[in-house]
Amino acid sequence: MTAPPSRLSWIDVRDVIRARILARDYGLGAKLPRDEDLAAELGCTRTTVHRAMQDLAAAGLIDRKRKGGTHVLADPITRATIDIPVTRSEVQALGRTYAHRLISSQRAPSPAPIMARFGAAQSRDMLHIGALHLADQKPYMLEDRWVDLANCPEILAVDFAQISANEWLVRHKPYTRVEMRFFAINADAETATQLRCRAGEALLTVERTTWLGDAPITTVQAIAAPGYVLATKS
Amino acid sequence: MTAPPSRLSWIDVRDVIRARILARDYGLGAKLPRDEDLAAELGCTRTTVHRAMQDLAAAGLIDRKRKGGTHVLADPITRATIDIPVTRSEVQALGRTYAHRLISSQRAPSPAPIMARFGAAQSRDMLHIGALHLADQKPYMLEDRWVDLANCPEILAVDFAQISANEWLVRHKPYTRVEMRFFAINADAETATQLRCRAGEALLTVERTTWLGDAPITTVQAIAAPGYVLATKS
DNA sequence: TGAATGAATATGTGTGCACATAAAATGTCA
DNA sequence: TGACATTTTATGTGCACACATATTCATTCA
Repeated sequence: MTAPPSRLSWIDVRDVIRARILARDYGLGAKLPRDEDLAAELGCTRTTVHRAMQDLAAAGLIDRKRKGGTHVLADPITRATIDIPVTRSEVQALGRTYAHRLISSQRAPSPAPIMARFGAAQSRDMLHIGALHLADQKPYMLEDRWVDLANCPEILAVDFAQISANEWLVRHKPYTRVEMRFFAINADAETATQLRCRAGEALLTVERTTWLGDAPITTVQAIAAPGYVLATKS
Repeated sequence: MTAPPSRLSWIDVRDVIRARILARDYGLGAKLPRDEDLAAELGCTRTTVHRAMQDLAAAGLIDRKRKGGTHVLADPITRATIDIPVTRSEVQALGRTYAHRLISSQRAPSPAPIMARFGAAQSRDMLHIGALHLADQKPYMLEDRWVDLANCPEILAVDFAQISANEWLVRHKPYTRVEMRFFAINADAETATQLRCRAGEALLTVERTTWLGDAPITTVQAIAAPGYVLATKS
């Protein structure tokens, strides 16, 4: 027999509270007891309860407000985490051989739709890069990228035959904020040619935009080859 | 002039360390000083550094191991969080009118591809539900769902004219584990009819599977109408 | 040599305490 | 009555300390 731990861990506390929420002992939208009362009830300190609560809040189960107390979310959400590695790593993790090919690279003022992604209006001096990632010589992902040259002039010196813009940026240009959008598009003629698929084929597309502080760094539209699946981190 | 806080908050500490990582003061894969040493250097307690480190680890910037120490991830990842609300809430949050329509509901043994989602082999007694979510009377999302009847027999008593299976499950049937997959499909004839779009149109699809402990609860394939975009929580 | 053993060590966690802070609740005054 | 100031209160945070636990690393013994 396994003796229960003499002292309650914050994980135990979290699990107790979570179980109560899931069992609707604390119903949707209900207010939970104060941390201190829960601590007294369960026989641990407020610190431990606090810790458990933090975890539940991060998981999107409860909502905490100073003075307002802790409430179960009125309407529940499913929260998932997605990890997006450098494309090279992603391909290699599948046990496939990675390669990439530069399609185009030219300096140009950013058009309005691109600036919209950054939430800005005024056009900026950018580098526009097209590139194809390959897995086992087969098209894997097609990148259409814009890099802000005012905030990342070093990119001009990079040899994209050696390293993809994707990887160079991730390794050399940190960001503090990222926004991503996922959607599906039908392959147009050019995309189909690049990805070697039928025109019209449904392709998962990820749009990723990053900032360093408030300064735009890069935005990329990555179109995956047919069959691509994005999964949540278990 | 704003006097700097006499005491360092864990957020300050986190930002200092993060800045160092981003500036590559601690390069990719590099080992960070022990919490205690950092605490001494920065002038706070180990508790505070620990807290900061936890946050950085959760953000996917560093990797911590007992005795092994703290390392910057060798190859960086972009980690994003996605919140998926009940479809009704999602529609209403867009300021649109929600409705749903039951398409089909029948008891059947689960076929192999469905069991594969649960990571199981043996077929089980399930309820197979087809439903359409509408926004402003227009098709918004098409659901194809399977519910394990051994673990959720109550679903048989639910009137899907009153509440969608999606919402009923979220409100009454908790889960402890969820896995999601995102991909793009071309609308087949039947899907196109239901969603009132062209056959072949690219549609974002979300596959969601939940368990309570090890017990399968439900798995759903939700096909969104054209134009649907899934965005990360800012 | 190589597997088993044991010590060393960095992170993980619990307790107890004090004070900070945001927001709700209450009170005050024109 | 309504705008404003004040108090109250639940969560947020920092500190100091002790002990737990998972690894790594060195040591021992067959």
